Amino acid sequence: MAPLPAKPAMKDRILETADRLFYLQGIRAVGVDTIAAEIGISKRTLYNHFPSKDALISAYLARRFVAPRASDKSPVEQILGTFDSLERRFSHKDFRGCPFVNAVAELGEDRSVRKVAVAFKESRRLRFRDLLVQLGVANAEALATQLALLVDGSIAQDLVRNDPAMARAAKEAATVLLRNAGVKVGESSAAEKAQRSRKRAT
Amino acid sequence: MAPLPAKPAMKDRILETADRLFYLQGIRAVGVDTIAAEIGISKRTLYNHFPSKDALISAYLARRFVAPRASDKSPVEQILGTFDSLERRFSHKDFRGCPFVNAVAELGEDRSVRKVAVAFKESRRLRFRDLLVQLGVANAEALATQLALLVDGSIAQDLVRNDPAMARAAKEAATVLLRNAGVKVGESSAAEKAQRSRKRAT
DNA sequence: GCCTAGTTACACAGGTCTGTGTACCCATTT
DNA sequence: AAATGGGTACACAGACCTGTGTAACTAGGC
Repeated sequence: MAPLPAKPAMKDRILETADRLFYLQGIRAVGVDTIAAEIGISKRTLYNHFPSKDALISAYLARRFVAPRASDKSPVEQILGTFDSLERRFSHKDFRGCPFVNAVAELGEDRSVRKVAVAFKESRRLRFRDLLVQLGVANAEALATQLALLVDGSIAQDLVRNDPAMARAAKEAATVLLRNAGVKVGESSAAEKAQRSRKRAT
Repeated sequence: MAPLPAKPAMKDRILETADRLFYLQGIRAVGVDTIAAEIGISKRTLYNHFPSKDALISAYLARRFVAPRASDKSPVEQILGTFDSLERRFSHKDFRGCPFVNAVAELGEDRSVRKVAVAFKESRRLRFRDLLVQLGVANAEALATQLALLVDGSIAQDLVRNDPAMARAAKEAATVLLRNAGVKVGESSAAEKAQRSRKRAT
């Protein structure tokens, strides 16, 4: 008996809707009734697929934890491209910060939530670290942490300010940090050029 | 008729308690009953001092918005001292991130909350900018934004990781950015020295 | 035609939340 | 002694929340 092929549509629909509402309005702010009503199903059906709201929350966070796909671009392009991609996401009106940080902020001391949030942050830091190692940077660990700080800083700032320029500011800071670590970075923006000429003049 | 001199104790007690519980457990997670019970007063008394929970939330955020006090230290010490002070706060077990970011995260599209959060973030950025101007840094605006990113990034990272070292990482990144802008920074830590010697070797 | 699995409608239990209404108490002032 | 202001005790309205129980419906596979 092949495991029913086209059947798990409902569970996905529930999860997709929960994801959207949790992320946009907050986890505590969205009730299961609201999710069911949004899809047009009965609350009973929802509870037939997820045993509790907690299970739905866990599935939501697990779904947000997507592993970064491999890329054929150069390590430097991948690192700086992270900030370009952030800027695009900031410009989207539905961007509301990091779902993991938000979940920790509103669910407080919940152990499992914190655990997945830490795992997510660490996975991004490790991706930076690996790229830096490829570039031959000596202290890749410390620099990767600093790049991760810039990512989360720009996300937090955009969450309150709704200003995609925060991603560009982070990218410029990241460029300075990379150059300081001996990485050759091409494609310098006007702002960066101004910064460097200023430095020469000093 | 002098306005009752020693009387506003109760209102302050309510606000102090609300502040503590809101910050530690989240605003939505704490009910007015809980706050009243914690102080040992009746819920009626609480509502005699604040017309609604929303008013209490506003007062909580206003109370957190403390203007930075003047300092006699040098601008560089003030800027880098920000990160030392962050590290101390991270080490305290009751640190739970930035109250404004957390409030925006859990209250979502609330206009007034977003407004005060933006004002707070901007006030810190302007403080950095003024200090950088005192240092004669040319592009103080952009650098101040970058320093603010490091602050918020380390706060977000510590919120999920509970790792005060995030503040030190931010400080090292800030040091690099300052030096890159032509600022003379003394007192270099071991990590920074290593970073510079590595750079020379490249 | 029949069986089964998924879905539905709907009521309800039991809890929490914000906010109000009411009557009383007690201390200080006048 | 009387009045006033602040606090207390307590019930309650009305909303919303999570989660369950139950009986009926419906579509596809046999």
